[in-house]
Amino acid sequence: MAVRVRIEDVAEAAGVSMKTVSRVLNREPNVREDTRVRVQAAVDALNYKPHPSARSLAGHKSYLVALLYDNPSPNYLMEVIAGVLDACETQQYNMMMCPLDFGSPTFMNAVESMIAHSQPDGLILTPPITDAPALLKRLDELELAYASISPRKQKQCMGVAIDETRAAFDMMQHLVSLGHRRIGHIKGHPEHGASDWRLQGYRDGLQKAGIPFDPDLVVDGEFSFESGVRGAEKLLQLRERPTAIFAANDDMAAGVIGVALRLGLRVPEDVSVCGFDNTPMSLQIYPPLTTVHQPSRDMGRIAALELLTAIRKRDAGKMLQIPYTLKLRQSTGPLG
Amino acid sequence: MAVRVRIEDVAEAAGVSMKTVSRVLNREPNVREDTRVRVQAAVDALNYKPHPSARSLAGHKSYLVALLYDNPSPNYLMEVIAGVLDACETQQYNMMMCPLDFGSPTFMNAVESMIAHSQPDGLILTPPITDAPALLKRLDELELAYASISPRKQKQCMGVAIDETRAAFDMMQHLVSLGHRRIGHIKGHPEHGASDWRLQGYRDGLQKAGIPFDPDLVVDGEFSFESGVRGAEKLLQLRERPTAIFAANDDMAAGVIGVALRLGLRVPEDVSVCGFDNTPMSLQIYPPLTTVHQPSRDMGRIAALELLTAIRKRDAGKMLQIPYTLKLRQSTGPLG
DNA sequence: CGTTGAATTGACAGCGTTGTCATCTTCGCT
DNA sequence: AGCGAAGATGACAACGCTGTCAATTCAACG
Repeated sequence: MAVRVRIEDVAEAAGVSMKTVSRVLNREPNVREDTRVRVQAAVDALNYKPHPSARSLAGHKSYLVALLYDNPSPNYLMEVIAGVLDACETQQYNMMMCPLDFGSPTFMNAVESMIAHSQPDGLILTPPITDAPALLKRLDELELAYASISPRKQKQCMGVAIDETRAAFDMMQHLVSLGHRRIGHIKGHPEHGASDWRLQGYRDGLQKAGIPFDPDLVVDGEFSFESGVRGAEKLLQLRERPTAIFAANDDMAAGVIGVALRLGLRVPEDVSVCGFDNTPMSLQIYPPLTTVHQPSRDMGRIAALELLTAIRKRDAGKMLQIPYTLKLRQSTGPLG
Repeated sequence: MAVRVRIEDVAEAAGVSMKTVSRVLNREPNVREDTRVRVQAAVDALNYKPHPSARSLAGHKSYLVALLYDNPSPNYLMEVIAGVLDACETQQYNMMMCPLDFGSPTFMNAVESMIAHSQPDGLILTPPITDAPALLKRLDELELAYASISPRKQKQCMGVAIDETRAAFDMMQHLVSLGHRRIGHIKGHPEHGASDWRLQGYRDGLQKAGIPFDPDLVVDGEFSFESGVRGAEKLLQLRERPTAIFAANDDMAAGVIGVALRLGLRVPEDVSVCGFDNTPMSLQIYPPLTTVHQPSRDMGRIAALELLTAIRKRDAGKMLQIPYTLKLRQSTGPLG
């Protein structure tokens, strides 16, 4: 392994001091344009990379953001991760993964210990960890910046979200436009804000169409395939069967389709089914699932970008809302 | 945020020098037992955590392992990640994620740049990156330790694998035992060793059952759902249709089931379908998929453990083989 | 052309740990 | 007791970078 190129070598090559190279590298102000160019050229020529530990030690920063998660969906997480890594790369930051057990009594201990050990400069929170009051309080105490993805209380923090209520409402409009009036809903995990928002969109959709809300048509779920199966078993065996079922996510919708097929029902001729999230699986089941595309990768990227900017500028950052897309596929249709 | 406890504080509390504390922390030899106990007590009392960057800077180690991947399966990756994180935690190591584009002409540049920037103490390679000759050669040059998960050439490196050929063979035995004689196979991505091993198991199974190999019954695939769809379309439209299809992974098997249903075939009454990997999806489609459980999380953990041990002891490490399990479910059965 | 304040640059001391090497103990043996 | 070797401990200089603050250059103005 070749000897490491140090900032000193770059400084010499560019004919400036180490400190000036440091300034260029960290995009600090008060460097003349021609100096900046000259230094950058030397950096490129020598293919210099600052030593992360040295930077961190001297600069009292870790150049680390921690991604906290307790989310059963690998698809969702890998998308978020890809987005966060994207953003980190551009800013010479690193990401560390922090799998956590949200419900556990040792949750806060695990977080404290992670923070003490790794000293991240900021955190990215994913649902449902976005909504742990004890955590948020502690982070404020520590003055540790964090960005939340789809948190419940969006007024109060920086991060990114989509308008889930409106997306669910749009989905309902779609079902109504196909002629459905008896529409069932399987709720998501009660700890996730998404469950409430999607339910709200469902109710808004009913109201807009002048359909009275029927509590029998709304059943509990928890975002898992199995809970979708259970929900579908309840809904599809009602005396007066719904003609469409809006599951609060794709995994549950897949469960619904499985049950429907098992009961000898055709999808969508006998019952329309739709989900939410646009997971890869939604295209891999038969029939392909009508769903809402949630741009998770972009959300990861944007959350990380917001966070890094906030860290650098030491400001508060804002909550961004980005667009979703309805994916109308073959699992919904008029009654056949 | 409280002031950081430093090694100096611990040294003072224990009445020894910083260096001695350092020795205790790093389990170095030549410390008297009573000193070790006293120092450890001080460490615990002060809840001291060494500063990772300082350690890294002074010790010329990064305490980082890099996980290299270019694998389209989020499930697989998240499992491996969970295992690797498990192992790292016990050894005060960190993991960094390195998404890579295996086919790209800039592949090696990306790796070089990652290594130069992050200076990991070791790498964990996942398929198909396990089989990039240029990479392996370079790592040897750099004397950088790496552990491979399911690499092609298992004699020559440290890591972990399952006996995929035998697992595929077992699956064939299962199909044969159900009475199938016309069994199709959809191959995996040609860059993955798994594709070859699973095909070999398929052929071994045929041979064992005395069934001649029919090239028409083996079609190309690339581990994606869509390629499974294409493969199934070819196989299920042969004049003489196979009664069972063994897809080289679950995603493709899901594609096969989708096509079968679309063609009005019943699974498993008209055609049995099985896959490989035991992804969560294999339980979420209808009917539930017969498959091989690959213990990815354990494989991640074991690979990381081997790697960390090798780094510490500066030795070569070995290739471990761990057991798989057949999951017999409803997508396979006798002809109905 | 000198003066002044702002913009730019540099010298140098840390940051918190470990490696090196010197020193001090301890122990076994004569 | 005296000696040598091995074991235990400590002093101190790195590690490669950034923060601080002083020094220098520059631009604008009277």
